[in-house]
Amino acid sequence: MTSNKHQLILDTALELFTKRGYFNTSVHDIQKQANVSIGSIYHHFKNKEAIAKALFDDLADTMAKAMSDIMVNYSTAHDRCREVISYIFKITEDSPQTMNYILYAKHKEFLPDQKPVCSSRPFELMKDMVVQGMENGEIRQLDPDIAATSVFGGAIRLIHLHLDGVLGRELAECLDECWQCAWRSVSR
Amino acid sequence: MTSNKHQLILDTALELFTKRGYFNTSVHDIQKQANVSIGSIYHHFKNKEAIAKALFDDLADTMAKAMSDIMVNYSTAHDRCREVISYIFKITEDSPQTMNYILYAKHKEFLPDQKPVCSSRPFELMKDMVVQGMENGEIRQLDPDIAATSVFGGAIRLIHLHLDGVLGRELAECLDECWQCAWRSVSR
DNA sequence: GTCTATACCTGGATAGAC
DNA sequence: GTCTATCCAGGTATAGAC
Repeated sequence: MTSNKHQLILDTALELFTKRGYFNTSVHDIQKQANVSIGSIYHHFKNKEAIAKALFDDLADTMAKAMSDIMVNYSTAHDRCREVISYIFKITEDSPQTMNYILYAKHKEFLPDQKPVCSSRPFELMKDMVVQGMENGEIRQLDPDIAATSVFGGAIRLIHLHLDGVLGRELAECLDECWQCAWRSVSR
Repeated sequence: MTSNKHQLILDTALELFTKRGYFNTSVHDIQKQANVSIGSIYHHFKNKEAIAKALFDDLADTMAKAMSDIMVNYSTAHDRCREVISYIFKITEDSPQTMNYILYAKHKEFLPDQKPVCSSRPFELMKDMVVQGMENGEIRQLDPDIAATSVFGGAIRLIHLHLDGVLGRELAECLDECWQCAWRSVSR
């Protein structure tokens, strides 16, 4: 089965990239940890950079999909944004590596042609939710970037603390209080 | 003059580290750009990592000093926190490399023994300001981490956008609106 | 498609003259 | 204290057998 190996390599790469960083992970490390040969890796991926890119695209797609679903399943900015924070907290605890890689990695340094994360699909969608909230009167009239960073900045910062291991509590416990602050900052 | 070279090397390293990243910068690159010999670099610093460490300590000290000054010169949490945001916005525009290196770099990857940035002195002081604000009644009773991330999370996120070049406006223009959101999120 | 062996080179670090 | 020349490890990527 070809796609098994493909996925195995990606999973292993994600683990090592987030644990040690892209530059501290050699292709040999991936090979050893995945019990795959170097030749096999280079058969599936053009080079090391291509692994990182495939990984990024995969995870960004997954997140963008989740954001779209939230758009569809909830109708107010209030409910949508709260659900987004709930969702990213959940991913962070369930699969810290995913969040670490998508949110925390300095992709510019190893994916030169990558647009910055904050202008990638999922983050664009998050901003859209806020802008729509301004249009329908739920949210004050503010600069869109300022409104979006006010709503999500605190939560993202908490995620950073969590990923750095300096947050005493579980993220899930923080959801309510964090959300109340976020919403208070922009709601009418 | 010995300390001139020392500082020249640090300045050059900061420029290259923030522009291309630590791992994409070779000691040869620093040497070339600074018009200094390799031998000279290794005379002043034990190794490449030591350059990065000296840089981090320098910048963290400068920032911690600024935070202390703010603590002394302002007496309310409201004024202190606002001044902190004003200050970090200003640094970011005057010397983006400084902010980039202190706030954005993944130090763990090249300074293994470094405590995470968010638990470094300057960030501890920022949290202290918020906690004191809770004690004297300016700020609601909240979990300290949540309160601190709510106050500063939006601003830090805006700085990220700015450093990534995706923020349309100048940071200085955003200060008032950003601060109003931040304060609204936690004030009584 | 998967493996092993290896070529090739970059880059960190040292030696030793001045 | 500063320089040039050089060493050497480790890492990316390829060749070619199976």
